[in-house]
Amino acid sequence: MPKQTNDLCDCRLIHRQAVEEARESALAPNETASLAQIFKALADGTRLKILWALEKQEMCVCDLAAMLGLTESAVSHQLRLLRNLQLVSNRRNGVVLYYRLTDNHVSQLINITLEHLRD
Amino acid sequence: MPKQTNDLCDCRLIHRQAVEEARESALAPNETASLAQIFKALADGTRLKILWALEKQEMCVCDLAAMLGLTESAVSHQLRLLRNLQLVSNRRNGVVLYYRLTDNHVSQLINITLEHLRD
DNA sequence: TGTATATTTGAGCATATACTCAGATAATAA
DNA sequence: TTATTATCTGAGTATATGCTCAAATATACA
Repeated sequence: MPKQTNDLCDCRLIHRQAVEEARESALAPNETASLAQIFKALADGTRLKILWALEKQEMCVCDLAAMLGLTESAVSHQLRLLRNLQLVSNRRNGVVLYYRLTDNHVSQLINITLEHLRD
Repeated sequence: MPKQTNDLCDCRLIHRQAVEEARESALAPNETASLAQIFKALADGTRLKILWALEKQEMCVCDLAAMLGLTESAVSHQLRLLRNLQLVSNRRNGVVLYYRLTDNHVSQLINITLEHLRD
């Protein structure tokens, strides 16, 4: 988390108007934080692999662990993070929890980024 | 970066077919890494504020620093990161460098995520 | 040339985070 | 109930990263 100094700064100011306009249309602090949280969730190889797999079909924790070659504990930690941000949801069938993507926003984000990489 | 164990794992395997399908359609390792890099770039409040401001108008380093209340050094470090991923570009006018978004992918990513947050 | 300004860069530090390990829950079956 | 299986959780550790500070570039102008 970046440190915030006070509102008035002692920096050089070349284009005062541009700065004021940027400040007026700036994101609200809580919006910035929420956005960063979502992107942080996508900013990890393991979680990306999980999300990409769940886009195709629902899967349980131990299958994801087998697919990734990681412990179920590691996968469970990551799923909790994704669940807290409502990026994935689950349904229980006996002792088994099946995870799926909550909506298609994640797919959109990944696909747009793949597009960006192919320029 | 997650540690990779060998391909065959000793995990329980409830749905062998699901695991095999997921492995077949998995992202290539370099794709996963590149995707994570881009999302990592968006996973920080300071960089999000910079990108959001540049979506509206091009700005120079010291204006961005003034807007954010950060040192020009801090902003420059972040701009280098964004530049390396081709998320921002710049043009020089004398000693002043004006930064802008390279394309509209970033705007799309932010807007889709804002949509997700408003559910 | 020499000076000034805008930006960049490298090193160092403090915080965040992805994993492992050990143990705790939750649902099922004997 | 007790045992078993699937999943979750908390703590600890090693690595990654965002900032500051000091110093280096790069362009413009006298």
